[in-house]
Amino acid sequence: MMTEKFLTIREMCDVFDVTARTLRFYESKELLFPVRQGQKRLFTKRDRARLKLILRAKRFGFSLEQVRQLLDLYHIDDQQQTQIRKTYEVACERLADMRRQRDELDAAISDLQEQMNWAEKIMQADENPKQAAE
Amino acid sequence: MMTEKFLTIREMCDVFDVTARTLRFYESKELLFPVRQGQKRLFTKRDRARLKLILRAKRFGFSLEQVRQLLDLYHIDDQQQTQIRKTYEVACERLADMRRQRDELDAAISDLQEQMNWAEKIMQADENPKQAAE
DNA sequence: CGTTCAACTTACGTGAACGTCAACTTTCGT
DNA sequence: ACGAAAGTTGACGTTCACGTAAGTTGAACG
Repeated sequence: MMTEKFLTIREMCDVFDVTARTLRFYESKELLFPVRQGQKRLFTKRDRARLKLILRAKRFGFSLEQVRQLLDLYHIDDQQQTQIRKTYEVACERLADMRRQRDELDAAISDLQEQMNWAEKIMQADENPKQAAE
Repeated sequence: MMTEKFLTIREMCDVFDVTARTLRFYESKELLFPVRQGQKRLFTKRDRARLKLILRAKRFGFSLEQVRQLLDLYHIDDQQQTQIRKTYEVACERLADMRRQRDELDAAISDLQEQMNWAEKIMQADENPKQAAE
């Protein structure tokens, strides 16, 4: 039926678990571009995709400004070809950043896992104490 | 010779590329515990390990408070056994968080890579234009 | 012995990312 | 038609993670 091409601000809040303030804030920072019906905002499929990426990127520690640059990579088709190459280079850096970050994250996960294996052993020993006190 | 067991604040700044303010701030938040020689701070090997983890975790979007909890996992041996189990559970959650985050990051990397492959094609077509203008 | 220099404390300032409150309009159900 | 509900625009407040400036102290050097 192709219904609900647009979402109201409240629906967006519910779907993505953010506040209306946040959505308006993101619009003011040019991260989202809801269309207007009168003065009310209506969020398009594109906005939903962008918001998903915003929230994801935020969890990786990106600032909103960095996110904005990232988002620009996803609507290249809207832009003039002239900018593609520059954008492409920015993308390369970001991609490298993310790879580095993933590698570090992998390392951190391994570290923590190891630490927890060790903790498990300690706890086992705690359950079967050689010298049962009290 | 076992020299330089300790680092001064300036040396720490140079090694980790942070400001002295940051180090003092981290101490005030109980993330670091430099020993004192008079009123001067001396950072131990343990502090260096902790700072490394702090900076790493920050890049994953953890708040300093979350980092502090994470750090607690790494000096279990200092603590009373009583706290181990609770700490262990916190660690499990953190670990799960980090795994989820890594998976998302993997997905994001794939997305961006795909987008860039597409961009490459566009740029190729731009270099070999069917209709050479100008 | 004076001063220079690094490190210290105290305290106020700042940018990012929203929260919150007030004061409207618009819309919708009865 | 009208009152509640939902949405809007300012504008100021708040938290986090430091920056920055002002004044102090202690070691070191010529």
